[in-house]
Amino acid sequence: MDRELSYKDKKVITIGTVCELTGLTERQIRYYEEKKLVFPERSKGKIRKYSFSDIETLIKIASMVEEGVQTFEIRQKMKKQKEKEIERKLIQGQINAHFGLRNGKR
Amino acid sequence: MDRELSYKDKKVITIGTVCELTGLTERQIRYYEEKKLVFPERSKGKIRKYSFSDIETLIKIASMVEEGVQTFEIRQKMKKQKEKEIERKLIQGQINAHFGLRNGKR
DNA sequence: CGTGTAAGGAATTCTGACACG
DNA sequence: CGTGTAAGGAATTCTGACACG
Repeated sequence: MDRELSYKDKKVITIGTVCELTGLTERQIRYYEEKKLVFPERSKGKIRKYSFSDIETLIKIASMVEEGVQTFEIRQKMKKQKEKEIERKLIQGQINAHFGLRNGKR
Repeated sequence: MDRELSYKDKKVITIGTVCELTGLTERQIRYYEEKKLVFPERSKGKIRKYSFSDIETLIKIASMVEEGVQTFEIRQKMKKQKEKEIERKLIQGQINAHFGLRNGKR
């Protein structure tokens, strides 16, 4: 159904690698999780696993924090962002339904 | 130049996760490396890092081994496979050059 | 509020080797 | 040949806390 894109959202990267890719410290990354800005999965041993998507999110968060935006506000913005996304998909779904399409991807 | 595809080839996955995704044991994965079938990168501490692309390769290798194909033969096949790929890209490059295109991606 | 750090433990990974077949 | 395993060490990650501001 989505061969290529699945890579982007698969949670397979450990925190050390995320640090390298984002330039952030473990402390920062864990803190942003505490503030509900990122949601890594955990593998048996409680090890955090991130996706490439998470990494992009973290980079955005970091630049906002640098600009002085508080994590609380960032969380609000991300929530709104997500709501818009949902609505967009909903509408797209209705359009597709109208034209008898299944799986409106691509 | 290639935003999406870069994920597939980025070496960021540790061996434990590769085991989960492929169903192979660490022993098998390291052995296939010894036999020059996969080429993980190493992060500072000598930890192996694999890409999603490597994972796909490993799955193919595993099924061939199960069929009784020896790693030596698999290596040969992969080498031929790679040569064909190079030739294909070469030809494509010439075609693109002929039409004045830069970067024949997509 | 956001981040650094030392602390101690648990989980992960590594290498080289012996074993079986 | 391909893979399992026990062995000991090194690197990674985790949590909870104290600190600064």
